[in-house]
Amino acid sequence: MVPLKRRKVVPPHTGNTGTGCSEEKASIKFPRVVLFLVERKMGASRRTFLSQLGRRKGFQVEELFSQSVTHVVSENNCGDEVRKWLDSQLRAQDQKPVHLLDISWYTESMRAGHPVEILERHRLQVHFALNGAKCCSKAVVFSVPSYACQRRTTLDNHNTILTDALSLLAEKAELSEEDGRGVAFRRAAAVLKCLPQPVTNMMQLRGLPCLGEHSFRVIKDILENGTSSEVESTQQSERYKALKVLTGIFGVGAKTADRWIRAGIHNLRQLQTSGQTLNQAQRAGLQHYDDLNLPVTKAEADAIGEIVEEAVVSVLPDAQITLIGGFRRGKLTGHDVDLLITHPDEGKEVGLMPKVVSWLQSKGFLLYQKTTINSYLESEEGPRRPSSNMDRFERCFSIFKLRHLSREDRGESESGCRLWRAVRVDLVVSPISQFAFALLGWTGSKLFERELRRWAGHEKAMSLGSHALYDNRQSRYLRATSEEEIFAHLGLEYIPPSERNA
DNA sequence: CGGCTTTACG
DNA sequence: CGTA
DNA sequence: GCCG
Repeated sequence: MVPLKRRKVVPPHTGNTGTGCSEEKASIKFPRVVLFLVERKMGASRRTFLSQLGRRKGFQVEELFSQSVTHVVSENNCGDEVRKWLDSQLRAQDQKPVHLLDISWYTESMRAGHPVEILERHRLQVHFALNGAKCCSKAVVFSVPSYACQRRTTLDNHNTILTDALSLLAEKAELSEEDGRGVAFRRAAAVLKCLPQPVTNMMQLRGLPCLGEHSFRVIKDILENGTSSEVESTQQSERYKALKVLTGIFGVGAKTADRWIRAGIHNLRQLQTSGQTLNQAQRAGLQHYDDLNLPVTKAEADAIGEIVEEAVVSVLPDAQITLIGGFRRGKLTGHDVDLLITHPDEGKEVGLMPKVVSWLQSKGFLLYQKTTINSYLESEEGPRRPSSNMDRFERCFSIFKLRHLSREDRGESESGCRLWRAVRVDLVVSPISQFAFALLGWTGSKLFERELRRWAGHEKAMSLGSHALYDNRQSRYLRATSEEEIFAHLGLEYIPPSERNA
Protein backbone atom coordinates (compact mmCIF):
# COMPACT_ATOMS: atom_id res chain seq x y z
CA MET A 1 0.00 0.00 0.00
CA VAL A 2 2.91 2.27 0.57
CA PRO A 3 3.30 4.18 -2.65
CA LEU A 4 6.60 3.82 -4.36
CA LYS A 5 9.07 6.38 -3.37
CA ARG A 6 8.76 9.23 -5.76
CA ARG A 7 11.22 8.49 -8.45
CA LYS A 8 11.99 11.98 -9.36
CA VAL A 9 12.92 11.67 -12.92
CA VAL A 10 10.78 14.34 -14.39
CA PRO A 11 12.73 16.72 -16.53
CA PRO A 12 11.53 20.21 -15.80
CA HIS A 13 11.48 21.13 -19.43
CA THR A 14 7.91 20.39 -20.34
CA GLY A 15 6.64 23.88 -20.09
CA ASN A 16 3.07 23.10 -20.90
CA THR A 17 0.71 25.98 -20.57
CA GLY A 18 -2.99 26.41 -20.42
CA THR A 19 -5.32 24.28 -18.42
CA GLY A 20 -4.52 21.01 -16.85
CA CYS A 21 -4.41 19.14 -20.16
CA SER A 22 -0.93 17.91 -20.30
CA GLU A 23 0.43 15.76 -23.00
CA GLU A 24 -0.26 12.40 -21.45
CA LYS A 25 -3.68 12.74 -20.03
CA ALA A 26 -3.54 11.33 -16.58
CA SER A 27 -7.27 11.45 -16.07
CA ILE A 28 -8.54 13.79 -13.43
CA LYS A 29 -9.51 11.77 -10.42
CA PHE A 30 -10.61 14.61 -8.17
CA PRO A 31 -12.75 16.96 -10.20
CA ARG A 32 -13.69 19.11 -7.23
CA VAL A 33 -10.08 19.96 -6.48
CA VAL A 34 -8.44 22.43 -8.83
CA LEU A 35 -4.94 23.35 -7.74
CA PHE A 36 -2.76 26.31 -8.37
CA LEU A 37 0.83 26.56 -7.19
CA VAL A 38 2.22 29.97 -6.37
CA GLU A 39 5.56 30.38 -8.06
CA ARG A 40 6.97 33.08 -5.82
CA LYS A 41 9.57 31.68 -3.45
CA MET A 42 8.96 28.20 -4.86
CA GLY A 43 10.84 28.82 -8.04
CA ALA A 44 9.81 27.98 -11.56
CA SER A 45 11.56 24.66 -11.89
CA ARG A 46 10.36 23.27 -8.60
CA ARG A 47 6.88 24.48 -9.45
CA THR A 48 6.96 22.66 -12.76
CA PHE A 49 8.16 19.51 -11.11
CA LEU A 50 5.51 19.61 -8.42
CA SER A 51 2.80 20.40 -10.96
CA GLN A 52 3.61 17.42 -13.09
CA LEU A 53 3.87 15.18 -10.09
CA GLY A 54 0.35 16.22 -9.16
CA ARG A 55 -1.02 15.63 -12.63
CA ARG A 56 0.42 12.13 -12.71
CA LYS A 57 -1.40 11.45 -9.48
CA GLY A 58 -4.66 12.50 -11.03
CA PHE A 59 -4.86 16.05 -9.71
CA GLN A 60 -5.90 18.98 -11.82
CA VAL A 61 -3.12 21.51 -11.56
CA GLU A 62 -3.68 24.80 -13.34
CA GLU A 63 -0.86 26.73 -14.91
CA LEU A 64 -2.70 30.02 -14.72
CA PHE A 65 -4.83 31.28 -11.90
CA SER A 66 -8.53 31.54 -12.62
CA GLN A 67 -11.90 31.41 -10.96
CA SER A 68 -12.00 27.66 -11.31
CA VAL A 69 -9.13 27.24 -8.85
CA THR A 70 -10.21 25.83 -5.50
CA HIS A 71 -6.91 25.24 -3.73
CA VAL A 72 -3.97 27.64 -3.77
CA VAL A 73 -0.72 26.08 -2.61
CA SER A 74 2.23 28.15 -1.56
CA GLU A 75 5.66 27.65 -0.11
CA ASN A 76 7.21 30.06 2.35
CA ASN A 77 4.59 32.69 1.82
CA CYS A 78 2.27 33.82 4.55
CA GLY A 79 -1.45 34.03 4.05
CA ASP A 80 -1.40 37.79 3.80
CA GLU A 81 1.10 37.78 0.99
CA VAL A 82 -0.75 35.12 -0.94
CA ARG A 83 -4.08 36.84 -0.50
CA LYS A 84 -2.61 40.11 -1.64
CA TRP A 85 -1.24 38.41 -4.71
CA LEU A 86 -4.61 36.81 -5.43
CA ASP A 87 -6.35 40.13 -5.05
CA SER A 88 -4.07 41.48 -7.74
CA GLN A 89 -5.08 38.65 -10.05
CA LEU A 90 -8.84 38.99 -9.88
CA ARG A 91 -11.27 41.75 -9.12
CA ALA A 92 -12.85 41.26 -5.76
CA GLN A 93 -16.28 40.60 -7.19
CA ASP A 94 -15.00 37.68 -9.17
CA GLN A 95 -13.34 35.95 -6.28
CA LYS A 96 -14.66 32.83 -4.73
CA PRO A 97 -13.51 31.32 -1.47
CA VAL A 98 -10.34 29.35 -1.98
CA HIS A 99 -8.26 27.21 0.33
CA LEU A 100 -4.92 28.85 1.04
CA LEU A 101 -2.62 25.96 1.78
CA ASP A 102 0.94 25.34 2.69
CA ILE A 103 3.09 23.08 0.55
CA SER A 104 2.87 20.48 3.33
CA TRP A 105 -0.73 19.76 2.35
CA TYR A 106 0.39 19.20 -1.23
CA THR A 107 3.24 16.86 -0.44
CA GLU A 108 1.11 14.87 1.98
CA SER A 109 -1.58 14.57 -0.65
CA MET A 110 0.98 13.38 -3.18
CA ARG A 111 2.18 10.74 -0.76
CA ALA A 112 -1.37 9.63 -0.02
CA GLY A 113 -2.37 9.63 -3.68
CA HIS A 114 -5.44 11.72 -2.97
CA PRO A 115 -6.26 15.09 -1.42
CA VAL A 116 -5.78 14.73 2.31
CA GLU A 117 -8.04 16.31 4.86
CA ILE A 118 -7.16 19.95 5.39
CA LEU A 119 -5.90 20.38 8.92
CA GLU A 120 -5.16 23.60 10.69
CA ARG A 121 -1.44 23.13 10.23
CA HIS A 122 -1.95 23.06 6.46
CA ARG A 123 -3.57 26.44 6.23
CA LEU A 124 -1.66 29.59 5.54
CA GLN A 125 -2.25 31.91 8.39
CA VAL A 126 -4.14 34.90 7.18
CA HIS A 127 -2.73 37.41 9.51
CA PHE A 128 -5.97 38.40 11.09
CA ALA A 129 -5.29 37.66 14.59
CA LEU A 130 -3.92 38.58 17.74
CA ASN A 131 -0.79 39.54 19.52
CA GLY A 132 1.91 40.00 16.99
CA ALA A 133 1.29 36.88 15.00
CA LYS A 134 4.30 36.35 12.89
CA CYS A 135 3.99 36.48 9.18
CA CYS A 136 5.24 33.16 8.08
CA SER A 137 3.43 30.27 6.56
CA LYS A 138 2.75 27.11 8.47
CA ALA A 139 4.92 27.74 11.49
CA VAL A 140 3.32 26.96 14.75
CA VAL A 141 -0.23 27.29 13.79
CA PHE A 142 -1.59 30.55 14.90
CA SER A 143 -5.06 30.34 13.54
CA VAL A 144 -7.96 32.47 14.63
CA PRO A 145 -9.04 30.30 17.52
CA SER A 146 -12.60 29.08 17.51
CA TYR A 147 -13.43 29.88 21.13
CA ALA A 148 -14.03 33.58 21.77
CA CYS A 149 -12.26 33.23 25.13
CA GLN A 150 -9.02 32.46 23.26
CA ARG A 151 -9.15 35.75 21.40
CA ARG A 152 -8.73 39.43 22.16
CA THR A 153 -11.79 41.40 21.14
CA THR A 154 -11.63 45.11 21.79
CA LEU A 155 -14.41 47.63 21.25
CA ASP A 156 -12.62 48.74 18.09
CA ASN A 157 -14.81 46.81 15.68
CA HIS A 158 -13.81 47.26 12.03
CA ASN A 159 -16.78 45.36 10.69
CA THR A 160 -19.82 46.83 12.41
CA ILE A 161 -21.93 46.65 9.26
CA LEU A 162 -21.37 42.90 9.05
CA THR A 163 -21.55 42.20 12.76
CA ASP A 164 -24.74 44.21 13.14
CA ALA A 165 -26.32 42.10 10.41
CA LEU A 166 -25.24 38.80 11.95
CA SER A 167 -26.24 39.99 15.43
CA LEU A 168 -29.70 40.81 14.16
CA LEU A 169 -30.03 37.29 12.75
CA ALA A 170 -28.87 35.97 16.12
CA GLU A 171 -31.51 38.04 17.85
CA LYS A 172 -34.17 36.84 15.44
CA ALA A 173 -33.23 33.23 16.20
CA GLU A 174 -33.27 33.83 19.96
CA LEU A 175 -36.65 35.54 19.78
CA SER A 176 -37.85 32.51 17.84
CA GLU A 177 -36.56 30.26 20.62
CA GLU A 178 -33.92 28.75 18.36
CA ASP A 179 -30.99 29.09 20.71
CA GLY A 180 -28.65 26.88 18.72
CA ARG A 181 -28.96 29.09 15.66
CA GLY A 182 -28.72 32.11 17.89
CA VAL A 183 -25.41 31.19 19.39
CA ALA A 184 -24.07 30.17 15.98
CA PHE A 185 -24.74 33.67 14.61
CA ARG A 186 -23.32 35.21 17.80
CA ARG A 187 -20.10 33.27 17.29
CA ALA A 188 -19.96 34.24 13.63
CA ALA A 189 -20.37 37.92 14.50
CA ALA A 190 -17.74 37.63 17.23
CA VAL A 191 -15.18 36.26 14.78
CA LEU A 192 -15.62 39.34 12.60
CA LYS A 193 -15.40 41.63 15.63
CA CYS A 194 -11.84 40.55 16.34
CA LEU A 195 -10.47 41.15 12.83
CA PRO A 196 -7.91 43.98 12.63
CA GLN A 197 -9.40 45.55 9.54
CA PRO A 198 -12.59 45.64 7.45
CA VAL A 199 -13.44 42.63 5.34
CA THR A 200 -13.51 43.71 1.71
CA ASN A 201 -13.75 40.46 -0.15
CA MET A 202 -14.92 36.98 0.53
CA MET A 203 -11.50 35.43 0.24
CA GLN A 204 -10.38 37.10 3.41
CA LEU A 205 -12.81 34.85 5.24
CA ARG A 206 -11.13 31.65 4.18
CA GLY A 207 -10.16 29.60 7.16
CA LEU A 208 -12.05 31.57 9.79
CA PRO A 209 -14.05 29.47 12.24
CA CYS A 210 -17.79 29.67 12.90
CA LEU A 211 -18.56 31.08 9.45
CA GLY A 212 -20.60 28.76 7.28
CA GLU A 213 -22.81 28.86 4.24
CA HIS A 214 -25.45 31.11 5.71
CA SER A 215 -23.07 33.65 7.19
CA PHE A 216 -21.09 33.72 3.95
CA ARG A 217 -24.26 34.49 2.03
CA VAL A 218 -25.14 37.38 4.33
CA ILE A 219 -21.63 38.82 4.17
CA LYS A 220 -21.47 38.44 0.39
CA ASP A 221 -24.78 40.25 -0.03
CA ILE A 222 -23.55 43.16 2.05
CA LEU A 223 -20.20 43.40 0.31
CA GLU A 224 -21.86 43.36 -3.09
CA ASN A 225 -25.07 45.31 -2.46
CA GLY A 226 -24.47 47.16 0.75
CA THR A 227 -27.34 45.34 2.43
CA SER A 228 -28.62 41.86 3.18
CA SER A 229 -32.09 41.13 1.88
CA GLU A 230 -32.67 38.70 4.73
CA VAL A 231 -31.80 41.33 7.33
CA GLU A 232 -34.00 43.92 5.65
CA SER A 233 -37.02 41.66 5.40
CA THR A 234 -36.58 40.64 9.03
CA GLN A 235 -36.54 44.25 10.17
CA GLN A 236 -39.73 44.93 8.24
CA SER A 237 -41.48 41.82 9.54
CA GLU A 238 -44.43 42.61 11.81
CA ARG A 239 -43.69 39.62 14.00
CA TYR A 240 -40.07 40.65 14.57
CA LYS A 241 -41.09 44.22 15.39
CA ALA A 242 -43.73 43.03 17.86
CA LEU A 243 -41.30 40.62 19.54
CA LYS A 244 -38.78 43.42 19.94
CA VAL A 245 -41.25 45.85 21.47
CA LEU A 246 -42.68 43.32 23.90
CA THR A 247 -39.41 41.76 25.02
CA GLY A 248 -38.18 45.30 25.54
CA ILE A 249 -40.28 45.20 28.69
CA PHE A 250 -38.27 44.16 31.76
CA GLY A 251 -39.77 40.84 32.86
CA VAL A 252 -40.97 39.75 29.41
CA GLY A 253 -39.11 37.07 27.48
CA ALA A 254 -39.59 35.41 24.11
CA LYS A 255 -42.17 32.93 25.36
CA THR A 256 -44.41 35.52 26.99
CA ALA A 257 -44.10 37.82 23.98
CA ASP A 258 -45.03 34.99 21.65
CA ARG A 259 -48.10 34.15 23.74
CA TRP A 260 -49.23 37.77 23.73
CA ILE A 261 -48.74 38.09 19.97
CA ARG A 262 -50.86 34.99 19.44
CA ALA A 263 -53.49 36.75 21.55
CA GLY A 264 -53.38 39.71 19.18
CA ILE A 265 -51.17 41.96 21.32
CA HIS A 266 -48.50 43.56 19.13
CA ASN A 267 -47.64 46.80 20.92
CA LEU A 268 -47.74 48.52 24.30
CA ARG A 269 -51.10 50.20 23.69
CA GLN A 270 -52.74 46.86 22.92
CA LEU A 271 -51.07 45.37 25.99
CA GLN A 272 -52.41 48.03 28.31
CA THR A 273 -55.97 47.76 27.02
CA SER A 274 -55.90 43.98 26.94
CA GLY A 275 -56.34 43.52 30.65
CA GLN A 276 -53.45 41.06 30.66
CA THR A 277 -52.29 40.26 34.17
CA LEU A 278 -48.76 41.52 34.66
CA ASN A 279 -46.43 40.48 37.44
CA GLN A 280 -44.64 43.02 39.58
CA ALA A 281 -41.49 43.12 37.47
CA GLN A 282 -43.49 43.54 34.27
CA ARG A 283 -45.57 46.36 35.76
CA ALA A 284 -42.38 48.19 36.72
CA GLY A 285 -40.88 47.41 33.34
CA LEU A 286 -43.89 48.84 31.55
CA GLN A 287 -44.02 51.97 33.73
CA HIS A 288 -40.39 52.79 32.99
CA TYR A 289 -40.32 51.39 29.47
CA ASP A 290 -38.87 54.46 27.75
CA ASP A 291 -36.18 55.15 30.34
CA LEU A 292 -35.07 51.53 30.52
CA ASN A 293 -34.69 51.38 26.75
CA LEU A 294 -32.48 54.46 26.76
CA PRO A 295 -28.74 53.83 26.91
CA VAL A 296 -27.08 54.35 30.28
CA THR A 297 -23.99 56.52 30.11
CA LYS A 298 -20.70 55.93 31.89
CA ALA A 299 -21.29 59.14 33.83
CA GLU A 300 -24.62 57.80 35.05
CA ALA A 301 -23.00 54.51 35.96
CA ASP A 302 -20.35 56.35 37.99
CA ALA A 303 -23.00 58.44 39.71
CA ILE A 304 -24.89 55.32 40.72
CA GLY A 305 -21.65 53.73 41.85
CA GLU A 306 -21.07 56.65 44.20
CA ILE A 307 -24.55 56.44 45.63
CA VAL A 308 -24.21 52.72 46.25
CA GLU A 309 -20.78 53.27 47.75
CA GLU A 310 -22.25 55.75 50.20
CA ALA A 311 -24.93 53.24 51.13
CA VAL A 312 -22.49 50.36 51.52
CA VAL A 313 -19.89 52.27 53.47
CA SER A 314 -22.48 53.62 55.85
CA VAL A 315 -23.35 50.04 56.69
CA LEU A 316 -19.90 48.39 56.46
CA PRO A 317 -17.05 50.89 56.23
CA ASP A 318 -14.32 48.69 54.72
CA ALA A 319 -16.47 47.09 52.05
CA GLN A 320 -15.29 47.43 48.43
CA ILE A 321 -17.41 48.29 45.40
CA THR A 322 -16.43 47.39 41.83
CA LEU A 323 -18.13 48.49 38.62
CA ILE A 324 -18.59 45.37 36.50
CA GLY A 325 -20.51 44.43 33.34
CA GLY A 326 -19.91 46.29 30.09
CA PHE A 327 -18.54 49.40 31.77
CA ARG A 328 -15.68 47.38 33.21
CA ARG A 329 -14.91 46.30 29.64
CA GLY A 330 -14.58 49.94 28.67
CA LYS A 331 -17.98 50.52 27.12
CA LEU A 332 -19.25 54.10 27.22
CA THR A 333 -22.92 53.10 27.36
CA GLY A 334 -24.88 50.11 28.57
CA HIS A 335 -28.34 48.81 29.24
CA ASP A 336 -27.84 48.59 32.98
CA VAL A 337 -25.31 49.17 35.75
CA ASP A 338 -23.72 46.21 37.53
CA LEU A 339 -21.90 46.58 40.85
CA LEU A 340 -20.00 43.95 42.82
CA ILE A 341 -19.59 44.34 46.57
CA THR A 342 -17.20 42.44 48.82
CA HIS A 343 -15.21 42.81 52.04
CA PRO A 344 -11.58 41.86 52.70
CA ASP A 345 -12.57 39.83 55.77
CA GLU A 346 -14.42 36.67 54.80
CA GLY A 347 -17.85 36.65 56.39
CA LYS A 348 -18.12 40.33 57.10
CA GLU A 349 -20.25 40.69 53.99
CA VAL A 350 -22.95 38.34 55.24
CA GLY A 351 -26.29 40.04 55.51
CA LEU A 352 -25.07 43.18 53.83
CA MET A 353 -27.55 43.34 50.98
CA PRO A 354 -30.74 43.89 52.98
CA LYS A 355 -29.11 46.75 54.85
CA VAL A 356 -27.89 48.40 51.67
CA VAL A 357 -31.29 48.05 50.06
CA SER A 358 -32.97 49.55 53.13
CA TRP A 359 -30.62 52.50 53.06
CA LEU A 360 -31.26 53.11 49.35
CA GLN A 361 -35.00 52.70 49.83
CA SER A 362 -35.10 55.15 52.73
CA LYS A 363 -33.39 57.75 50.57
CA GLY A 364 -35.90 57.22 47.77
CA PHE A 365 -33.47 55.78 45.24
CA LEU A 366 -35.36 52.59 44.45
CA LEU A 367 -38.33 52.45 42.10
CA TYR A 368 -38.32 48.65 42.20
CA GLN A 369 -36.18 45.94 43.74
CA LYS A 370 -36.08 42.20 44.09
CA THR A 371 -33.46 40.86 46.46
CA THR A 372 -32.40 37.22 46.51
CA ILE A 373 -30.25 35.35 48.97
CA ASN A 374 -28.38 32.38 47.58
CA SER A 375 -26.83 30.14 50.16
CA TYR A 376 -24.47 27.71 48.60
CA LEU A 377 -22.50 24.81 49.98
CA GLU A 378 -19.12 24.31 48.47
CA SER A 379 -17.99 20.81 47.74
CA GLU A 380 -20.58 18.12 48.06
CA GLU A 381 -19.50 14.91 49.73
CA GLY A 382 -16.22 14.95 47.83
CA PRO A 383 -13.03 13.68 49.41
CA ARG A 384 -12.14 17.24 50.25
CA ARG A 385 -13.15 19.01 53.37
CA PRO A 386 -16.03 21.35 52.84
CA SER A 387 -13.19 23.67 53.60
CA SER A 388 -15.20 25.48 56.12
CA ASN A 389 -17.66 27.83 54.77
CA MET A 390 -21.18 28.01 53.71
CA ASP A 391 -20.80 30.59 51.01
CA ARG A 392 -23.50 33.08 50.39
CA PHE A 393 -24.10 35.07 47.29
CA GLU A 394 -26.64 37.83 47.50
CA ARG A 395 -28.15 39.70 44.60
CA CYS A 396 -30.52 42.59 44.02
CA PHE A 397 -32.22 43.40 40.72
CA SER A 398 -33.44 46.96 40.95
CA ILE A 399 -34.66 50.00 39.09
CA PHE A 400 -32.92 53.14 40.29
CA LYS A 401 -34.34 56.63 40.38
CA LEU A 402 -31.40 58.78 39.29
CA ARG A 403 -31.47 62.57 39.30
CA HIS A 404 -30.39 64.00 35.99
CA LEU A 405 -26.73 64.88 35.78
CA SER A 406 -24.71 68.01 35.15
CA ARG A 407 -26.76 71.16 35.09
CA GLU A 408 -29.22 70.17 37.75
CA ASP A 409 -27.63 72.85 39.88
CA ARG A 410 -28.53 75.57 37.45
CA GLY A 411 -32.10 76.57 37.80
CA GLU A 412 -33.32 74.28 35.09
CA SER A 413 -35.94 72.73 37.27
CA GLU A 414 -38.85 74.51 35.67
CA SER A 415 -41.91 72.38 35.38
CA GLY A 416 -42.16 70.23 32.29
CA CYS A 417 -38.82 68.51 32.14
CA ARG A 418 -38.34 65.54 34.41
CA LEU A 419 -35.60 65.76 36.99
CA TRP A 420 -34.74 62.07 37.00
CA ARG A 421 -34.64 58.92 34.94
CA ALA A 422 -35.00 55.21 35.68
CA VAL A 423 -31.94 52.93 35.37
CA ARG A 424 -31.66 49.17 35.76
CA VAL A 425 -29.09 48.41 38.47
CA ASP A 426 -27.84 44.99 39.59
CA LEU A 427 -26.05 44.63 42.91
CA VAL A 428 -24.04 41.53 43.78
CA VAL A 429 -22.48 40.72 47.15
CA SER A 430 -19.73 38.13 47.09
CA PRO A 431 -17.51 36.74 49.83
CA ILE A 432 -13.88 37.59 49.17
CA SER A 433 -13.12 33.87 48.62
CA GLN A 434 -15.34 33.93 45.55
CA PHE A 435 -14.61 37.45 44.45
CA ALA A 436 -12.43 36.51 41.46
CA PHE A 437 -15.10 34.16 40.12
CA ALA A 438 -17.80 36.77 40.57
CA LEU A 439 -15.64 39.38 38.89
CA LEU A 440 -14.95 37.09 35.94
CA GLY A 441 -18.53 35.93 35.74
CA TRP A 442 -20.09 39.37 35.86
CA THR A 443 -17.74 41.22 33.52
CA GLY A 444 -18.92 39.48 30.36
CA SER A 445 -19.48 39.83 27.54
CA LYS A 446 -22.32 37.36 27.52
CA LEU A 447 -20.78 35.43 24.65
CA PHE A 448 -17.35 35.57 26.27
CA GLU A 449 -18.82 33.96 29.40
CA ARG A 450 -20.55 31.21 27.44
CA GLU A 451 -17.37 30.50 25.56
CA LEU A 452 -15.28 30.39 28.75
CA ARG A 453 -17.66 27.85 30.26
CA ARG A 454 -17.87 25.82 27.05
CA TRP A 455 -14.07 25.78 26.95
CA ALA A 456 -13.91 24.68 30.57
CA GLY A 457 -16.34 21.83 30.03
CA HIS A 458 -15.34 20.62 26.58
CA GLU A 459 -11.61 21.18 26.58
CA LYS A 460 -10.63 20.92 30.23
CA ALA A 461 -13.28 18.75 31.89
CA MET A 462 -13.98 21.55 34.31
CA SER A 463 -17.10 23.41 35.32
CA LEU A 464 -16.97 27.18 35.65
CA GLY A 465 -19.60 29.32 37.30
CA SER A 466 -19.60 32.75 38.88
CA HIS A 467 -18.94 31.14 42.29
CA ALA A 468 -16.28 28.58 41.60
CA LEU A 469 -14.26 26.39 39.24
CA TYR A 470 -14.57 22.62 39.62
CA ASP A 471 -12.08 20.13 38.20
CA ASN A 472 -13.97 16.97 37.29
CA ARG A 473 -10.83 14.84 37.03
CA GLN A 474 -9.40 15.88 40.38
CA SER A 475 -12.89 15.98 41.88
CA ARG A 476 -12.20 19.22 43.64
CA TYR A 477 -12.69 22.96 43.48
CA LEU A 478 -9.77 25.08 42.32
CA ARG A 479 -9.02 28.21 44.32
CA ALA A 480 -8.31 31.58 42.81
CA THR A 481 -7.86 35.07 44.18
CA SER A 482 -7.54 36.79 40.81
CA GLU A 483 -8.91 36.49 37.31
CA GLU A 484 -5.40 35.72 36.10
CA GLU A 485 -5.34 32.59 38.23
CA ILE A 486 -8.64 31.40 36.78
CA PHE A 487 -7.42 31.81 33.21
CA ALA A 488 -4.28 29.92 34.22
CA HIS A 489 -6.34 27.07 35.72
CA LEU A 490 -8.21 26.91 32.42
CA GLY A 491 -5.04 26.83 30.36
CA LEU A 492 -5.95 30.10 28.66
CA GLU A 493 -3.89 33.18 27.99
CA TYR A 494 -5.11 35.98 30.22
CA ILE A 495 -7.55 38.28 28.46
CA PRO A 496 -8.11 41.63 30.21
CA PRO A 497 -11.64 43.02 30.52
CA SER A 498 -11.22 45.52 27.69
CA GLU A 499 -10.52 42.61 25.34
CA ARG A 500 -13.51 40.49 26.33
CA ASN A 501 -15.91 42.34 24.06
CA ALA A 502 -16.81 39.31 21.96
C1' DC B 1 -26.96 13.88 14.47
C1' DG B 2 -26.37 15.80 19.19
C1' DG B 3 -24.71 19.90 21.42
C1' DC B 4 -24.84 24.61 22.06
C1' DT B 5 -22.82 28.27 29.73
C1' DT B 6 -24.44 28.42 33.95
C1' DT B 7 -28.14 27.44 37.49
C1' DA B 8 -30.33 29.11 41.85
C1' DC B 9 -33.99 32.03 43.10
C1' DG B 10 -38.71 33.95 43.19
C1' DC C 1 -40.98 31.64 33.13
C1' DG C 2 -37.55 35.40 33.65
C1' DT C 3 -33.36 37.31 35.80
C1' DA C 4 -28.06 37.69 35.76
C1' DG D 1 -26.15 27.55 12.06
C1' DC D 2 -21.99 25.52 12.69
C1' DC D 3 -19.08 21.85 14.50
C1' DG D 4 -17.10 17.41 15.75
